[in-house]
Amino acid sequence: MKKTIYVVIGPTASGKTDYSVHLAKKLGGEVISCDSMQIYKRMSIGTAKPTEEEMDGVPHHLIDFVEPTEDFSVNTYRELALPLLEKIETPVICGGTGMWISSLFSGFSEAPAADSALRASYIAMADQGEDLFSLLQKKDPEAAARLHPNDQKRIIRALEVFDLSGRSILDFEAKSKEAAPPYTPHYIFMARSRDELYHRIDHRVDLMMERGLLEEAAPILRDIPSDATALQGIGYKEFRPYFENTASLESCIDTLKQNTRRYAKRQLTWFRRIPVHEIICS
RNA sequence: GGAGGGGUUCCCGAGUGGCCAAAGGGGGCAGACUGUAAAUCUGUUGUCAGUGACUUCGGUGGUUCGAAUCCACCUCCCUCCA
Repeated sequence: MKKTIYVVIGPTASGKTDYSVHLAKKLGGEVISCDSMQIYKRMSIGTAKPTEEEMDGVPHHLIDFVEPTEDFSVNTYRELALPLLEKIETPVICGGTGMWISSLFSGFSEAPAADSALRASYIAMADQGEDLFSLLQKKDPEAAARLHPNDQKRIIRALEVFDLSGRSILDFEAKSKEAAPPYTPHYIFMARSRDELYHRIDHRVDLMMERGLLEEAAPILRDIPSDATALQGIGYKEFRPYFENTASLESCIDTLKQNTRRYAKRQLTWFRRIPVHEIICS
């Protein structure tokens, strides 16, 4: 009998945090965050990490525990989250990162981990005009067939897996499907009209500014290398032009709002294919 | 008041007689997604009917077989001289 786990999903600013806490309290459970940016320390306001007050006494896991300079990936997350799902009697997953959520329930590839040196050498090749896509077509035609020639990141990953293991990335995927963890997700989707969602996003960004997002962002931008994964997060890099005096604060805030909206849209695309069990409209 | 430059599709911005419903970018919308995923990639974007038709390039007239592109007038914006 597989354990059923509540998973609160929805785009950014849809109200997942509040609802997860509410649900965890009701069930006497604990919240496990599934968010690729709230894991980082010192990035709290910009990632809308739940505050002490918002947590309201409910234990939260996998939040605020990674240095922004550190490498972190889906698989690291999975290795930490799976034991928690086992240990905690009633976990409530609060999830915004689609891929990370799926890694918990559908099995995940045992393919070799990323190799930054190898990647760097491929990127260098590409910069010199080498056609990585046709290279992949030679090495692993089936994997290439599934990718768009412009999809450099995935092309490099496929090449990487092939070089490191001598096998196709598709092999690993097929295997992973047979090895799904023993949990059944119960998906709860936070529904909002597009208009409402976009208003909430704008409003939340304004609130972040009031709470000191700029002061939080300054040291992050100063101390963290711009190619760190943490800096992919929305809410920091948008202020770089302001600090470099090439754009007004006003326009940076607009970009931040816009990037957040676009992110929410991509999340919605991801969640659309998840079979939702419950829909919360408020 | 005088001299120039300019008003192009949601925005920016190419286009100077036919190959223009109009490059490119942005944004919007939609899709993808198996170790960087808040990232990355793809498609689409005047209207209607699905190989065609219709409306569009500040406005109004005109030239021409044919105009976003040429001419006249009008209107608005910018720069410079006063």
